[in-house]
Amino acid sequence: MKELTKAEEQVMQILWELKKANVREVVSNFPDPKPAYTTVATVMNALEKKGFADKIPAGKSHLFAVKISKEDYSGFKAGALVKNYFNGSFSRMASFFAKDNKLSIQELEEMIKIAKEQIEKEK
Amino acid sequence: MKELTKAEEQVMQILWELKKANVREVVSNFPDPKPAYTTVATVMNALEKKGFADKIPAGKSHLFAVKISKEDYSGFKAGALVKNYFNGSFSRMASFFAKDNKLSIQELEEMIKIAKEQIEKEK
DNA sequence: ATTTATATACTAAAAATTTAGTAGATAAAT
DNA sequence: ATTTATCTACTAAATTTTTAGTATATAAAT
Repeated sequence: MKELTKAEEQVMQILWELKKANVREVVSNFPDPKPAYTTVATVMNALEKKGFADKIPAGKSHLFAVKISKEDYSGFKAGALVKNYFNGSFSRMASFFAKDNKLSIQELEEMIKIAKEQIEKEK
Repeated sequence: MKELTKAEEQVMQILWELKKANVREVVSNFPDPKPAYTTVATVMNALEKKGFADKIPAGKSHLFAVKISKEDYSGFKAGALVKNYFNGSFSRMASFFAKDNKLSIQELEEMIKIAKEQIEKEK
């Protein structure tokens, strides 16, 4: 899987929301100041080339449909982060977050539940 | 805190290891093919300008000393990842990792321990 | 003292990324 | 049918990032 540049990532965040969209729709979902239509079009064509979206002719324009899900890319990014910044250990990251009250009690309890369920499943 | 570019990040990973180093030492810690000395020097000067390292005259050269710790930058990066890819919820990321056996039993148990300790601490 | 090695500052070319314009095609409106 | 609006393909300028060369200074070695 390729990396997204910053501009591509911004567009993908919108496309992940919309699932399918043409250039105009993506532009209108940008916060102000919105980039030029052609700017977004260029980025979206790059996304197709990189395999992040399919470009489907639809009427007089094209629809771009998400091809690599946000979940897949999230996993890719999170994996790289853990590898490069937490010695490849997720629990090391967890402990980092736990410190300094970065996590609420609710989140911590949720984490315990998730971990327990997973251990059960793997038995 | 500023973002590191890819080249800057590579150098910082080495500098975080060495804590203090001159250009030559950083170059020699690069995997082959090693970049040119002057390339690394340029990046390291940029790191000083961005506040990631202090540049200290030492003998006939300079020592660059880590100024922003790997831990601080890790937190910055991890925070951004959670915000942009896991709806700002760490437990959502945890659950993501837990799925598909991305975590070992050992890591899961470690996570439970960390969470329990933290809950205790916050009481 | 002259040569050799090492380091830096400065500069700049090369590559990647970002942004958007122009020309031309197609459809919609009058 | 002509004007108007919309969309795309192609191109390219602007910016950022990456890479490294050249000139110069300083120290070490002979």
